[in-house]
Amino acid sequence: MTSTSPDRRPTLADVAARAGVSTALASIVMRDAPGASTATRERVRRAADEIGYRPDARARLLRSSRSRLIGVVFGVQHAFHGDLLAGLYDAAEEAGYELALSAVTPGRGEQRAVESLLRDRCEALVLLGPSSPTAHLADLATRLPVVVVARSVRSAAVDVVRTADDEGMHLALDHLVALGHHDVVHVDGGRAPGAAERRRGYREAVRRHGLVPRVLPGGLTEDDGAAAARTLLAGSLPSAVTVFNDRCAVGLLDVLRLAGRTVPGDVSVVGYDDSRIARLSSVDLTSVAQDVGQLTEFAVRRALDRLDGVPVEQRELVVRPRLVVRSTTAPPR
Amino acid sequence: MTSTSPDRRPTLADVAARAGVSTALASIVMRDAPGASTATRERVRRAADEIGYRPDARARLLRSSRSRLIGVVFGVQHAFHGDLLAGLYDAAEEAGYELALSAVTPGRGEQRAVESLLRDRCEALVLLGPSSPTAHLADLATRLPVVVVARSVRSAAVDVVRTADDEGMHLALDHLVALGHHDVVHVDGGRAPGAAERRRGYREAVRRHGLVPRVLPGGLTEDDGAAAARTLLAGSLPSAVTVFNDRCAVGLLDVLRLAGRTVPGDVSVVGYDDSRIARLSSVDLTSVAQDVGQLTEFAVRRALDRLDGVPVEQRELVVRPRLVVRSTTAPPR
DNA sequence: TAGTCGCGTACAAGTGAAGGA
DNA sequence: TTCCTTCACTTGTACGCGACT
Repeated sequence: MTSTSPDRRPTLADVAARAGVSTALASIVMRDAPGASTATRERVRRAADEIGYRPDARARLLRSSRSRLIGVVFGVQHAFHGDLLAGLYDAAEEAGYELALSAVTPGRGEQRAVESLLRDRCEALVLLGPSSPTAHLADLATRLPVVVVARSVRSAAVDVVRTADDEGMHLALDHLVALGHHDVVHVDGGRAPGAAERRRGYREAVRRHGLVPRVLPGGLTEDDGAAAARTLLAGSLPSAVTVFNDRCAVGLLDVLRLAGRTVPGDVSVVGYDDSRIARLSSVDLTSVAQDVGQLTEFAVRRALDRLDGVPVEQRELVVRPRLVVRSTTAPPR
Repeated sequence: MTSTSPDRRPTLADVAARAGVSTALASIVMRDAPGASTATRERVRRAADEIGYRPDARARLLRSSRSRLIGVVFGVQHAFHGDLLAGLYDAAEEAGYELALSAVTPGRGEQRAVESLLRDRCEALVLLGPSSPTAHLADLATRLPVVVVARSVRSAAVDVVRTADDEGMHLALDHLVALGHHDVVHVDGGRAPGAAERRRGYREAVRRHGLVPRVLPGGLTEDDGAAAARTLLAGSLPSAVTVFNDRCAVGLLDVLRLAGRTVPGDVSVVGYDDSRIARLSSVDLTSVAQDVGQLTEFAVRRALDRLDGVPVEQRELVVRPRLVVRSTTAPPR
């Protein structure tokens, strides 16, 4: 025997032998199915504990046609995905499902991540902010239910659960305009999931208030925000800025402050996501919050509805955002 | 047939039937094993493509005694774990292994995360900065090889791959002293993984330079750093500060700058992790870098060595850090 | 005559060794 | 030797059935 591996991992048969029962009965006990006496249950359980038996998830799932497994593809870079994962675990557990995770990394594309989940026999897939082309997603959806979270997809094949990003921008603009701002620039997220909706929402809201939209290229990282800030400083500084997300907003804040501008004194700033960083006392960023609990709950429920063949009227579930006002917004001076 | 689920997922038998061969031969083709003619391979592959066959990972692993699966427990909150995951995927792939991920969330403890991996028949476990008590880890290690990353564990049972955090602090102090600093405060990480080593390294290095150590309670978040900065501002400001990690350092920087102190003019600051945030142009924080590539490569290699029964001389693999000097450190004035 | 409890055994979807042409 | 098939086997689940109260 090597230093670590005991001869063999104990199986149900070992438990059964030790308890002096058949494997079938041991199986019944292990999964709390009806059909065993209390005394036997006791005995089998003790035997299992003694030899450190753990049911083999694979063998178990192999036999039963349902895996009760939901595959989740997430990006290791995105802090927000971490929050979503937490919510998904809760929602899945509630429904008696497990999660199979597969990460997208710089060296491992979405395709690969999905492939591995398919081999794992997941019943449904939840994709967090996927970047695959719509056709790909639609193709995938012919195999199994696919729920896309935090990105909108123009396809009748996949379900989408997302935040009403346009409404989020409306909230931001309404807030700024109510404070008295007339010159609000939007720092864009480019092709990031949700960026198009936020941009559109910004444009709509600005026009609705009779103002002139002005969109600056940005991105999803602090550096993108920093670059946008430099652009702003080089030209005419608006009285307020809405930013694609919090990370980008933080980079923008940093550069503005280093340049001697005060926030919200000289400029008001609104972020998006209400991420942990926005809540920091030293950042304290006004931000549009996505309802993680609803997003994840809906995503899981929708996946299960599809599996159960429950008729679904609308393919897209849109969760309402809310504005969290903190100290980076104030009336212009 | 319901809207989504086709009658049944295609199996190897379906492929074999369609290609007119035995399942065993189809199996050979699907896993690129020797023993099939090119023509047959072609035919089987086409059949598989046509019916959209995907091998069932569970059945496959059930049959072969080895799962070629490494379980990884990570925290959804830790950005650094994301980097590690990316490295682990690469290292595992290199070795012909797959990763099974299990996340620790606010609602899902380490125990649960580990349990699910055990049921998945992982051959070894890699735990990223685990918080379980040592006894727990040791107990786990009696079942299968356990490699702890980024935390040191006082147990002969588990392997550890970590950065030489004490050396990292030596590098930081050497750098600061070389710049001419004599009064360096350390903002501590409390009970976070690695905090004790960093604190110790700081104390050693300070004494070695004939200076007086001064440790301030801190933590791992920006807020903790902000609080520490306020403490510093309320008392006597040192000429330099070393901080447990970058996040904490950023919080500290923010508060110092908001209070009108310049960095590195009034105070030099050194962070730890060389995280993305440290590299931001607007932060540009001098920081101790952990070598993610080495950490992850070593972690996987060590796990596999254990599995293969390769004799291992030292239980702890310590990776050397390096100091990345940026613009938050300068000679005192 | 019912129930309850427990057993034998046919699977699930693959793999690998032995053997035939 | 090459290519292919047959058959035993992995772990656990589910069904039909018999044996007891």
